[in-house]
Amino acid sequence: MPAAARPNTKPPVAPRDAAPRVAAAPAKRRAGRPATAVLDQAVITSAALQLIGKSGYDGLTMAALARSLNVAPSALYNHVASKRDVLVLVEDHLAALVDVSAFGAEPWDEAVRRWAWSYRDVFSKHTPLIPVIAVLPVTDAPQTLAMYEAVSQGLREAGFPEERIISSIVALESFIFGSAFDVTAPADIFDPGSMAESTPSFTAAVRSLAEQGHEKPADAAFSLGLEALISGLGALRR
Amino acid sequence: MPAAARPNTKPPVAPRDAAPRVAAAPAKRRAGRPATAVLDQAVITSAALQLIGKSGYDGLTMAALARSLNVAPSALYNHVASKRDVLVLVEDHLAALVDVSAFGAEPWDEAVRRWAWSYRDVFSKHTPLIPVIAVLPVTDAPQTLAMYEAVSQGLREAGFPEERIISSIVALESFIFGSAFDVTAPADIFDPGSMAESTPSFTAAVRSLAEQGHEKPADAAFSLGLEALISGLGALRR
DNA sequence: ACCTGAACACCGTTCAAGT
DNA sequence: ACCTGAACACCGTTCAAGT
Repeated sequence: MPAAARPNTKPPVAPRDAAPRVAAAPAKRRAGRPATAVLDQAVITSAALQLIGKSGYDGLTMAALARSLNVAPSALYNHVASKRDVLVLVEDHLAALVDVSAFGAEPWDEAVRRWAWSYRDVFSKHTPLIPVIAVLPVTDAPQTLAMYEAVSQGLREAGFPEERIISSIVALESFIFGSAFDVTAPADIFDPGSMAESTPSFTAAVRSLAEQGHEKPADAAFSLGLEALISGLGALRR
Repeated sequence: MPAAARPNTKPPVAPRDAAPRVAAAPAKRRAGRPATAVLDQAVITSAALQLIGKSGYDGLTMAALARSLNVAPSALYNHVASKRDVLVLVEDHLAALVDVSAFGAEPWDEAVRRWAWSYRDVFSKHTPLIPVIAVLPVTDAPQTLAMYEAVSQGLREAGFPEERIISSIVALESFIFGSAFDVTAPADIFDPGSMAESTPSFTAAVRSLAEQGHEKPADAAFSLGLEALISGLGALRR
């Protein structure tokens, strides 16, 4: 009689495969539908977020995601249609973290400022999502849509003409997305190296910024552009 | 005696493998260094550009690139260290197409306008390059650096304070990169669908833009944001 | 120096089989 | 409905061998 078939005997020392448990048990699941589902979109989203935090977007593969959830890769496809779907789930989760609380509570320009900084900071750690968000229908991302609603309402109450609200948001968002990439640039990205002599204006400008800038360059550019946008959009408000 | 081994017999109708030549001959090259090199970076760049034009960035694989050049994939690695290197070559080629001719010939704001529209238009067809450019040291991209030099010089002559030139360029460029993604968005990206009732402000704004906007939405947003940036940056000029 | 060809260690995704 | 396991059609990259 094989050991696995012994009825109700508790093994005194080792589990039934007699292999020493060096770490967390593999906890093999046999084929077939489990009694209660082990996966859903929320569980997949949080595992993806954890994986990204640990291994970055290069480490976010369907195989690694499945491993971290202790399932076969193919099991994921019962809950998402593609890897892109996973990215959409993560994106919408992050959208909920963006701070829109100042809309309706502060003057519109201050509300835009807080929203924009928060939006940039959240997505600068998730730039691989930007190409996805930029073309993502809002219907597929409810939290993202909720963010747009808050901003739209804020701009309307501030007196922005109705037909310019969406364009203003898109313009701000485009600036924010581009700036999120800029945050990840290496510090010496503008070092002209051996080409310095053939690019005197650029080289002098880089040197000047480095000499007296105490802010991070990405923050200085974001602040400058955001204030320019806010004042430019504000001037066109009525 | 097998047909393939017949010595020096010219087959009267078909080539020696007896297969009909339906298209261009495969033109097999045998192993070993060829008499004159078949590849260099310029040839690789132009093949990549042609491939992207025909099959998009999904079609740009090292295998497909090699096939279009009639070499083995591994041959590419004698001229580039990685696929990313190919993308950098393409990026720098495109940077030379961006129009900076108005700097020094037109008022600074008009020069920035032409540069920005041109820059956006070129890269809106090449958005997969944006994550690469955004973090690319300028030393690795001479044409890109030449573009920055032209813009820097234009802004200096316009009276921009030295230490704000780089930040201004970065702010404009961030807006341009984000806007390039926006060009590729589907027309109905903002259709709230079944969520329309829970997002009244946003829905009304989308409707209002659709009703009276004759411009493409991406162009309206780009124009609005660019004019806001130009006037905002101009106000801070001195 | 600069090719070919074989191999490596992966990918995302599909699908039959199982419960 | 929701798992497993095997398989498919790819990837980018490395490296010995050849000239």
